[in-house]
Amino acid sequence: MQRKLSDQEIRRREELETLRAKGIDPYPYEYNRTHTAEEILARYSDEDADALKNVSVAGRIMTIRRMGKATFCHIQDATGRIQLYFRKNDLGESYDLLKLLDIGDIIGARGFVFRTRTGEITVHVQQFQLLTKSLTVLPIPKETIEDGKRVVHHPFRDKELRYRRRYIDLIVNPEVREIFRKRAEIIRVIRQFFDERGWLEVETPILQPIYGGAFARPFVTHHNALDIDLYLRIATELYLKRLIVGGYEGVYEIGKNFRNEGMDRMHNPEFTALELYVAYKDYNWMMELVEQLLLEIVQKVFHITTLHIGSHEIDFSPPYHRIPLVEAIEQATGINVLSASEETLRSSLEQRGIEVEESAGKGKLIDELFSEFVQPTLIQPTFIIDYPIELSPLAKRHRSKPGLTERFELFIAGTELANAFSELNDPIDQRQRFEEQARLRAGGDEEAMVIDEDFLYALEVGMPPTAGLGIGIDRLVMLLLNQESIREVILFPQMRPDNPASSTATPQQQEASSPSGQEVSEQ
RNA sequence: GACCCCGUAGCUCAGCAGGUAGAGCAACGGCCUUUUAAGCCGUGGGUCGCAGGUUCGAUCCCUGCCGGGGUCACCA
Repeated sequence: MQRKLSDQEIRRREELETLRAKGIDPYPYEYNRTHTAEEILARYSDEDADALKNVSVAGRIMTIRRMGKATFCHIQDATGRIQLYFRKNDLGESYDLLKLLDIGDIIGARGFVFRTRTGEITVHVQQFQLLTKSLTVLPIPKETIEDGKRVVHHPFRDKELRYRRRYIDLIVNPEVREIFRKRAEIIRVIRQFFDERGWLEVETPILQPIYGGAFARPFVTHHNALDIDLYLRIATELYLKRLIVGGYEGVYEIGKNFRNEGMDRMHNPEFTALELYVAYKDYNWMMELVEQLLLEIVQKVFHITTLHIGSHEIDFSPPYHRIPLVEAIEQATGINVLSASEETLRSSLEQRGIEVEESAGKGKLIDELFSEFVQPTLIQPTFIIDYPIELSPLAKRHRSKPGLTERFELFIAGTELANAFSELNDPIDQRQRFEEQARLRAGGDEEAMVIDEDFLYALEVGMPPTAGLGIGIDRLVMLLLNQESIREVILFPQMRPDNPASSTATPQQQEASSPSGQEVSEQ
């Protein structure tokens, strides 16, 4: 069923029929473009105006100013906007076709480049063609230049509409287009950085019979032919380590993970993660690598080493501070979490007005103290190192500090950006850690890890000493581009389906159409 | 999941101590051959998110629902 059309939409459909009646295909097959808007603006010079006397451009009409027998419009292509000038004298009868064009239509135009009286480089059109008729009204705002700055009047900024109809957001908001270009650049630099070092980019299963590598609830799906439930991966870790066992000495994967949890400005149910594993290295080496990687990203993408993030100037020049987790908490709170009992931690949290669940173990209490009193203070890039063993079931025991692991997390502007460790490769120890997780799971912790026997077998085959790293790409992009919501850096963030019928449907209908609230089955 | 805020024209927003609505841009008609938030004259456009309730009367008050945003919880 077609939705109800507005009068403007009806008029455009009528125009479409008029065009067809005149023998004009409103959706032709191709167009031979010689120049982008950017190229014309860059190459035009008043001294050599003839150099661009026969160009063709194509793009979407963003503004139009009709003045009787002359018309100006701006078209927008992927590189920017260029003004077109149409004159009845030059175009004759085809000039009248302009009447059937609207803002939002895509056209191609051929002509010569000149500079107008007001100084704008413009294509004087000698021939033009409709390339695509637009049947909807785009929320294209008016713009002015004030003191050399672009001022947009009544910009399209309704978040719901922007995310649901990202294509419109991209058309009308150039800064949004720029975010996703920068995102691609950041990822490109990361790939290049790893590839230069000889590490192998791989793809591991998204559909997994046993999910692992992180604490999270998974999405469940079903494979019909095998008649088994499968899980969308929550991490790539356990498969990538199998590849280190297999003899690759450096592997990385950039891809989507899926976690069946709440959504907010820092979380989307599917998000892009980077994981890297390098043989014969430890977490100390990995910290230096992360320093180099971030420096390279900001230098190559932004051409500087200091970025303005929130109200801070963040300096990405290494080395970054390294503070053991226990010390950081002690400095902030005076509590030594290693010597303190679980009861002491609990009561000191409560004294500070922080509520904690009854079931919270020592690990969780430590984490609570950290995220409440330390994390917000970590503005400049800081490695927090040496995490308690109960928080890190896949990390190797610290070589000299009992009860801790060789693990670090990187914080910038109060945000966790990376997580890494000297990977646990002792299969006996790993089995014990999994068994502890199984106990937590049996005790009701739905995010505790599931025992992966095949992964344990791989460790029994033998994994060399290995350093591993995980970085949330969306958060990295958010941070570097100074965006406040993860939805601003994901092209199509998850939204509740926008089904107009659902607001009037009966409860029974809604029940029937909703997915069965399937719970994660115990392994 | 809890709480708070929001939903009015294609877009951005006003408004109504309860009497079914306005502006700018967009659109339509007219004039206008270097304009650029073009200009001037004129015109049309709305189930005021959905469903109930209160009321003589609801866009406005109440309840529920739908959708979004924010905070918290969760996300170790």
